[in-house]
Amino acid sequence: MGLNSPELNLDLSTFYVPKTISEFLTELSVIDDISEKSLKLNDYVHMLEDEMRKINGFKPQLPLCMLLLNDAIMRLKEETMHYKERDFRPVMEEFISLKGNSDEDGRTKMSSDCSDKKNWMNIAQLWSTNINRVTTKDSVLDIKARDEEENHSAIKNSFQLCSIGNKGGAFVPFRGQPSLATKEEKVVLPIHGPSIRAPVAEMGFTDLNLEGNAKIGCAPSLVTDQMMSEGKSEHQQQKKQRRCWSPELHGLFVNAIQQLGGARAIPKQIRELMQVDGLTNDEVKSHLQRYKLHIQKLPASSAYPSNGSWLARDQYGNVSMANIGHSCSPQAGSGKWVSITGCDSMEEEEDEKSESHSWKVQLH
DNA sequence: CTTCTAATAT
DNA sequence: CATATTAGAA
Repeated sequence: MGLNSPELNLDLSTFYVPKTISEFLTELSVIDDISEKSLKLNDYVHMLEDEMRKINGFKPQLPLCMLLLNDAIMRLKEETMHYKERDFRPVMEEFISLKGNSDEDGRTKMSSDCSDKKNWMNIAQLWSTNINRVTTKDSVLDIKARDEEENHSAIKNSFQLCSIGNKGGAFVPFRGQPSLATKEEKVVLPIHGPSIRAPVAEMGFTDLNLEGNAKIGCAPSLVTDQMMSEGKSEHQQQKKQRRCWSPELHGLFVNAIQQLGGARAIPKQIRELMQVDGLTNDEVKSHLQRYKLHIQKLPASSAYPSNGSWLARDQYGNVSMANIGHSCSPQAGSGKWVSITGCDSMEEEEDEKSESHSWKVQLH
């Protein structure tokens, strides 16, 4: 379903100064023209969604922000739907593409039951904004997309919103901690055959499970039986599946690095902080290596004092926030690494051209 | 063929 | 854990 295009539509100089939702609604209520109402609503929602995308990479640090934004968006969309109901549909029908039973029977009871669902779906779009590199070449991938009607309230330090994007977590952690395997982890483990190591299944999209553990990985290439039964014996598949460092994953990584005080962070700590399950120390280590190489390669224009510490060796937590703010300014320097999800320049992730983009957002 | 990146070896 | 080397893909 078409993710609403950012702002190529209705950019007619309606340039909002940020208002609170209440103010906005009040203001909206004095407008007579339905289509104008819708227009403004639409615009506002877009702004919110845009905002959401910006902080998308920082979910772990800003769970409440996500929550608030979500809430606002939901609310406004409901509002929009109300207009839509009691009126011929305005200009924008591309806007909300509710699937299914919206037009027919949902009319009256929409606000209660149905809208919830739709809202959830809208959110789901936002959360998994991208990278569905469905590299399911041979993927068997029997995932059961169990949509959770029960929204568990936050467990641990989690942000339960993240569970929404759940497209089914068929992910076999390399050395999954048993404690993590909740009821949701419905994984088909094709352990036929003698001695093959645990098949590595990874997914092509970000998936955050209920614990708030981000499960971010790569294409699902379930090792099927043909692998061993056919000519090639049990050697050969020794090499591990390549971990794909998606922008989200990298975002988490960078965040962790920052919270740990920069490049000298220890891989183990990074991994723990990222809370990505299935991620191994080695992978983090390797990635860190590349990271270090890159940051020393590009001096980052030394916008900051002394040894080009593109990272304020600051206290925990606030670093990322500060960098978010900064990352949106076109200026170079420290923002380079953080801006992978940050800047307004990035509309939404393209399909596939984003392989290495995050490392050199600018320059070149 | 070169470069880039993740895996693996030291 | 850090660094070096190797393997694979673009």
